[in-house]
Amino acid sequence: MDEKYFAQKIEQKWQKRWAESGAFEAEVDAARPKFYCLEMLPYPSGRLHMGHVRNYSIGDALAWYKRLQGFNVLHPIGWDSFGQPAEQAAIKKGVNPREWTEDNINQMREQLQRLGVSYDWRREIAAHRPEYYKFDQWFFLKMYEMGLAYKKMTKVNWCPRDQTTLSNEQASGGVCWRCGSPVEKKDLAQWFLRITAYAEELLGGMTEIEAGWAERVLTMQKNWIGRSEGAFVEFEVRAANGIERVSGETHSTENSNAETSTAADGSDKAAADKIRIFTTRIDTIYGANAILVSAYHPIIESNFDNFSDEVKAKIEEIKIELAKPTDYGEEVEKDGVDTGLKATNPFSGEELPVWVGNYVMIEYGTGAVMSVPAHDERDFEFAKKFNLSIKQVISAKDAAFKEKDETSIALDKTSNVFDKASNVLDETSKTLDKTSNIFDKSSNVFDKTSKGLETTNNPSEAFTEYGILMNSGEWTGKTSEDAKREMAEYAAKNNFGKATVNFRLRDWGISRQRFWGAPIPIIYCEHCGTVPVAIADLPVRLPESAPFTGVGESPLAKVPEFVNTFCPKCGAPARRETDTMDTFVDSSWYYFRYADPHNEDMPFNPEVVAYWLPVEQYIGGVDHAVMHLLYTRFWTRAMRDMGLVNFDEPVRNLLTQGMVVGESYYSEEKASYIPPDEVNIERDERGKILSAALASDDSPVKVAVEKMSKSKYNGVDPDDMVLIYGADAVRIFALFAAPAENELVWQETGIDGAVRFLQRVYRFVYRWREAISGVWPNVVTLLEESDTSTIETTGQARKLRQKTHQSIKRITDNFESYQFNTPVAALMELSNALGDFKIEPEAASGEELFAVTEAVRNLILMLAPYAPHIAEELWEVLSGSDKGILASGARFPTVVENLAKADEIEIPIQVNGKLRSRILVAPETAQKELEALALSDAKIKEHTDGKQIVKVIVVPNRLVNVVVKG
RNA sequence: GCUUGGGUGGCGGAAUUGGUAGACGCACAGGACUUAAAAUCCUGUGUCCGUAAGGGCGUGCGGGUUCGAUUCCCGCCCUAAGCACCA
Repeated sequence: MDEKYFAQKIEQKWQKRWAESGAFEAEVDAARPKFYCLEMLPYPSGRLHMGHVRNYSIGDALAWYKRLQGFNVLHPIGWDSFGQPAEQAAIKKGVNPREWTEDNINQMREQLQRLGVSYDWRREIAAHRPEYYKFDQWFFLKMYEMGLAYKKMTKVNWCPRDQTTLSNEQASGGVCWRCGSPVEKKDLAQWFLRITAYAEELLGGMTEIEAGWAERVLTMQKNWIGRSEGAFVEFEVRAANGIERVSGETHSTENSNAETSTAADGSDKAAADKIRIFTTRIDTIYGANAILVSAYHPIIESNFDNFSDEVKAKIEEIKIELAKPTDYGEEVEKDGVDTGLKATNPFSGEELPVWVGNYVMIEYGTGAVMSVPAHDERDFEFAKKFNLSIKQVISAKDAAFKEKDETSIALDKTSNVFDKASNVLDETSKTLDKTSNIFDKSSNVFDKTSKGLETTNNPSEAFTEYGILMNSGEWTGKTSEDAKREMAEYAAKNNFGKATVNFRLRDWGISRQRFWGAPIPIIYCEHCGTVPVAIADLPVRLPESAPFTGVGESPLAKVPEFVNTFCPKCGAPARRETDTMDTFVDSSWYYFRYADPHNEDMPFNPEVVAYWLPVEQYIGGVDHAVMHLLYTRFWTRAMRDMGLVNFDEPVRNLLTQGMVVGESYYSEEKASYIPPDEVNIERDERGKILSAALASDDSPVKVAVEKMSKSKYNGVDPDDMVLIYGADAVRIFALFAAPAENELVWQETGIDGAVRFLQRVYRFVYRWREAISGVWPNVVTLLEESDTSTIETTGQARKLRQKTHQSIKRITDNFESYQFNTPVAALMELSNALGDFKIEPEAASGEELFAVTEAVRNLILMLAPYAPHIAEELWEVLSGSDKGILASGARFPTVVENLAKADEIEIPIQVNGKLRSRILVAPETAQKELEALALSDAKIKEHTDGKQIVKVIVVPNRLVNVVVKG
């Protein structure tokens, strides 16, 4: 043991030893409880960034903790190695994507190993390797068989000049990111996975995991799935005078979500004689003044030739405007055109004009809506703009509340009364709260209702609440709720509509016209049509290389050896599908593969997965809250339906870590970010920034805290940090500086604190090493095998033991509730307590040496999840064993409750809720005694003198509050 | 606009879920050691008044409930993230 702490030396030593001994390798062991600790797999960009370090530090702390608790811990890592950057590198630099990717993986693996994360490296996987993507294809074929994978026409962003599809990001601003040509929408056949078939289940399954997932993630998923209950209604269409109507096939009235979306997006030649709309407010249908359809609605396409030139031009204009992406927050002005077509309201028999509306989305519902301006804000705006009629059909719920003002005030008072009541009655408070909420809500409704009542022929705004139907034929007088139900039933009975549930969720388009992905295993034969590749023929391998121009269709289409094949059915020459799969496919099931990573016949052995899965703890960024985490929940259900797994929810607990951010400096004058060493910062004596200016010309600079990035000069390279401070210090800082969910501000001075802490621990152990190692075997035996709470200790030895056991309690509690920052504080406190132990090792009495040894041993064990290298090293120094903490079978310490208890506790005494004095008493001092002590306290007497003591509140072991009057 | 978080010292953050607000760390100030610096150690550090003892104020703002509120209730303000004309 060196006198000084050299992080590099210790860390390399233990990384080597762990690897040699297979310390973190786990196998199925039915006799032990298992724990699956999973971190999101990284994209192999080549360099680790701080976000990774944070992610893996959290995961590793948990893995270590659980291992020390005796769990059989699965802690794997792999590479999300398919995707755009490799292909970009190929296009730009002409490198081979495979080599580029493998190089990056090698670099990053080394960086991870330098961090000393406790992975079972035998289980490493990489999505781009045939032995992995073979099973992407395997799953695709299974889903194809089950009807979960299908191909359909869809609109994509298309650059007419480069002849290529563009992602939404690449079509930003409505122009191609490469050549600047205006982007077109093009129909292209794409492969989809039918995630919508599980929409209801994905929503319902949330109750199973809500305890373990952050609420915001579940809410985001809920919104994304976007379930809404309503009805569809069909309107018969006929041509206006002088326009010939073109009829298509009759639209099926059988409703399924997939069906509606198919009809809406134009893949079927949909009916031209009926328009199907979706509404959540069928009760307002008598107020419809028009039918609005999307510019892409099939009825527009099939009748287009018969429209007047003016209408045609307007529709084209709307399409162009729609193609332009809009910024968040930007409100697009309502626009539209009357097509001249007419539709009949099946309820009222009224004839309504059919308009194209720019705010009707082809992607949602049926691509057509009924416009009810009196009761929908958007329709209201539209009607105002084009001077369309506005007819009110819903009125206030209860005419008795017409005199709104008094009523709602009265109700507000009532709700306040209820609030008071709820506070008084703890038990019933919940029920009462609800009641008061209802009152609050109703008072709101009444407020709005008043506006509804004023409404006549020319309302000033839309009334969107529920109410009582008016001007609605036989339905007049019914409540909205009743009318919704009954009108949907009526529509169903008469075959022009039905109650239905609509989802915002779309099927998952997985086709990518790219090279660096898993080829979709499909063959097109002139005679047999679309033919799946036989499972025995998997994998469909990517060719070594392809012409990477970044222009035109998929590079795979330009590789004849890949494209040309033979039909598996009839043997005739055929062509392969040249689309590859979305990389989210790889990440939807990778952590199942970790359980059985080398299986050649199956994605995994279901029995092995039944042992390791589900994942106990998943850790990653919130940015995956919807896409990845929704896809993988879908994938699990699909696997369940394949008979591979027997559960629905793959992840029990999800921790979404915050971003790592750094201070950045922006000069408005230069309109650019400035590197830190070119900025002068003036701080006040406390360190608060007073001003920041450019070093060169003294012009002002804006200081901000933003996500780390190279262009902002506010990033740090974790590898450099590890080199300078050591992996243990970097990891401690990453965990200590902020709660895992929060943003983490990276501050170089902060990491100094972590280093200082480790050095203090190291120095202490160095000073005491001889004394402790002399008694180590005896003390450890004692601690492990007998009840040490009976050992009498006094003075500072007793105090230290108390601190030790309080720390164990706190740290264990914190780990169990997934708090990773507060245990570090507790470890520091324990280390400070050791520092306060003012005695030389040689002079220590038996009980003092015992107390110190106990404290140091437990400190090392509890430090291991944060700083495993130094923990191992110190353990070795003191125990004399070179096997390390884990190999020697060490366990996380357990608290001895009566040692954690203080001999004396401080009880605050308040007068009227203000702290006035404190007394020291034995724990569990009786209530009466506490009261007497408090009242006789000199300081308290000062404050109560000449006043009437109304009552004394005594909370044993907590506080005393004396209430006085006058 | 909707949804969900969050607002505590100069900063990151603690606070057993109604019971001593500011643990721990950073930064800063003073001191010790040193020829000097670094490192280390000690002391102080919410704010205002006061030499001090002590006292006033203080967890975004305004109310409320309570002996007692950072914590519960009502109403605002600010802020972050996600979604966004979803019919």
